[in-house]
Amino acid sequence: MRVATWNVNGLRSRLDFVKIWLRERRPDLVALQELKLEDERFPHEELEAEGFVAAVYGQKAWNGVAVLAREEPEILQKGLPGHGELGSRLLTVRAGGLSFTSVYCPNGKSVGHEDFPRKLAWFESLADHLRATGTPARPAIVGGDFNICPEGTDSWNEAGKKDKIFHTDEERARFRALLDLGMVDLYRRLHPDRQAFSWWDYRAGAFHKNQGLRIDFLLATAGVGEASAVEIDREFRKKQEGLTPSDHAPVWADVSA
DNA sequence: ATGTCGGATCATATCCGA
Repeated sequence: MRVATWNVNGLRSRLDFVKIWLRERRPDLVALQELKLEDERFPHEELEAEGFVAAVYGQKAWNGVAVLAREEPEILQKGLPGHGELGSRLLTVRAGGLSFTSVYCPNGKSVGHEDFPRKLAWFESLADHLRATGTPARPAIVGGDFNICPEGTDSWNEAGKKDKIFHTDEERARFRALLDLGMVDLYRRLHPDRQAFSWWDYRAGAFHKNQGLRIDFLLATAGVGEASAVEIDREFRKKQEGLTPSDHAPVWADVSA
C-alpha cells in the first residue's frame, strides 16, 4: 500500500496538477493539506473519477485538510481538540487498515511573534491527543506539513537559520516528543544520511538553488512496520504540463499493511 | 530584490499568509 502526504497550496488551483501526480504515482492513501476551500467546494466528483473517496475538513481561504482513500474512510477526528481558533488542521480517518491522520501544523511566523508560543502549544496538544487516543499502540500514520526542520540536515542553511523559525530547539523538542510517543519518520529511517527537502519558497529561485527545507513527514507507529520505499517526489515540485506546482513536493512511502 | 504564489475583497489593485 502506498501512502502519501502533500501540502497542495490551494486545491482548486492545484487540482489538475494533483490529478497528474495521482495517475503517475498511484497512491492508495493520501493526506492533503492547505486545501484553502470550504467542505462544499471540495472536488469530490473529479477525485472519484480518479478512483478516490475523500474525507474533508475544510475552511474558507486558509488551512484545510483531507484524506483520499480507495474506499470510504471512516472519520475518527476532525480538528485538534481545544485549538479550533487556529483553523482546520487535523483530520483522522480509519482507512486501509490504519488510523491515518492528515495534519497541517501551525507555521508560527517567527520567533517572538505571538503565533510562535501557539505553535509550540499546538504540538504539545497533538502529542497529548495522539497519546490519549491510543494511537502509538495501533497501526497508525500521521502525515503532514509539520513546519519544523527536525535536524540540521533537514535545512539548506542550518548555520544561517540557527534559532530562527523552523530551526529552534523549542520546536525540535516538540517534534521529538511526537517520535518519543513511539513513532518513526519513515523517510529518515530509510535514508538516515540523505539531505533532501520537501519545501522550497516560490521566491528568489529557491527551488533552482535547492534552498529548501524538509518539513513534510510520514510518521508511523511500530504497527505499520518497515517501509520498502520512501521518497520525496521532487519531480512534482517542478511544473507539469505547464501547470504551476505547489511549493511543497509530495512525500510517499510503500508500506506492507 | 520584501524577488511568488493562492485566495479574499467595499475587487479590476491591494491585502494577507505562507
